Amino acid sequence: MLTNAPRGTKDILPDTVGDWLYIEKEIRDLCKRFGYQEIRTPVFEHTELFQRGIGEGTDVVDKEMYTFTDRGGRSVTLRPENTASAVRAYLQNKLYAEADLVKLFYIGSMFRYDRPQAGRLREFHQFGIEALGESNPAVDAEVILLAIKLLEGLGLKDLELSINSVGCPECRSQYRTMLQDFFRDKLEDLCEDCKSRFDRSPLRILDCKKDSDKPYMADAPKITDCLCEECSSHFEALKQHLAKAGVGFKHDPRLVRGLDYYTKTAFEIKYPPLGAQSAVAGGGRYDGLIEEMGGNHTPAVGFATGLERLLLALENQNLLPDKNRSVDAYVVALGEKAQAEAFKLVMDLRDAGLSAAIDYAGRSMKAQMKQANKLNAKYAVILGDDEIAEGAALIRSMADSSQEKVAFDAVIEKIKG
RNA sequence: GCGGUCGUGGUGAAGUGGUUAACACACUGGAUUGUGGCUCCAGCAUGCGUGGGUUCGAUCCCCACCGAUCGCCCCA
Repeated sequence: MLTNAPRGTKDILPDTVGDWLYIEKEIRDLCKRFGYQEIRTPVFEHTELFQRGIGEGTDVVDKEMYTFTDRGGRSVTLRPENTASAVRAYLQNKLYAEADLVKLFYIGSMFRYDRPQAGRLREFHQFGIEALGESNPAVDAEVILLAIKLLEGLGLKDLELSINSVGCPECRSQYRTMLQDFFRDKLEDLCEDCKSRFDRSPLRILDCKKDSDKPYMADAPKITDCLCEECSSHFEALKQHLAKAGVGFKHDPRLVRGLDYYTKTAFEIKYPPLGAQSAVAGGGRYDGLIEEMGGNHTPAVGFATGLERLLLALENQNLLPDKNRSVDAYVVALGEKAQAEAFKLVMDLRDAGLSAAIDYAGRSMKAQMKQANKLNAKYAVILGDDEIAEGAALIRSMADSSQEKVAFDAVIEKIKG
């Protein structure tokens, strides 16, 4: 249908653009304070970037990407997330040469072919940050804190921060086998989804909603019991930093991220009232990604937040700014001569930095006054033949209905004051 | 990708197998001379997501498609 945007896309209309500008401004202010710099990467990349970066076998890569062949025969993909692109840009532009720790943020459209529902669109917007080049768990804490500060700074309450460690490749693969050993003889008892998870992503069996209350689940090995010395102390240090910063969090040993690149720290911030799509922000450490993409071994952490979900949450708690539009002056013209004069006055007002509106439909005075009222005009400037003859205009204060006659060249001053 | 619910004007919505599709808000115009916000009056869907089918006749029944929504999945 010609008059319908593609499924899963949405127009951001004039009456909500203000909300977007508002949160984008909060984001930029916050990032500035934390020392994160904005980066803008292409909306599409070589398909391989995401296959390698996010990982084949993940849902995002296997069934959610917008991939197509361009006219030059290249396979390209609309970015489903921004971390892989940021890392690519970091390597390509040798940003690592500028500092040991490079801190970036981005705001932009991402694309995932998924079944749309509230809080889940095919084109959606994310804000995210990436801190590249440092393994200190304090950076993990900084990243998490920035996420929390953003959400709390916007006034959100009732957020739930969950953290976990998914280990490094060594301890995770050990854990994987332990889990598979544990579930192997219970496989028949698990739901269909979990049977397919067994090979693909056994960690996910743990947070399956259907199987999670099975009696033996409590006995399943926990990743945090299997972490190697380094991963384990990293996780402990993170928890200490968070505690010291006074942030409430919950250790959820079942928290797993769906993108392959995560190592050690994984976290998620939920706003439960959002229902099925309640994860407002999520992220973690990805110490292996940069190497995987051909760079030197470079530890990194980041997170992303879904702006549509954020907006939903803010709306839910009534935290969006009021949109009280108003104009400084509405110029009411009566008759043709007056209209020419009024048009010029409107332009002069605008040149003077004021907002001014006028009727172009030749409507009655009453109708024009109604418009002035509807537009929330501070003043109505009335111009008729009488006024023009006197070289003056009537200026009516819409709030208190007081009215005075002012000479043409004093109109702008009067409205400014 | 799977399952459930839903789809009436700009918005919120009522409604019925059969002549004029309630109501409210919004919008537009008017209520004697050039003045808004209150009140009153009038106008505003040949159309009930789209396309088929059943029927003498369908907005109301059936099917498909599209879309929204909820849950699953996934994730932000």
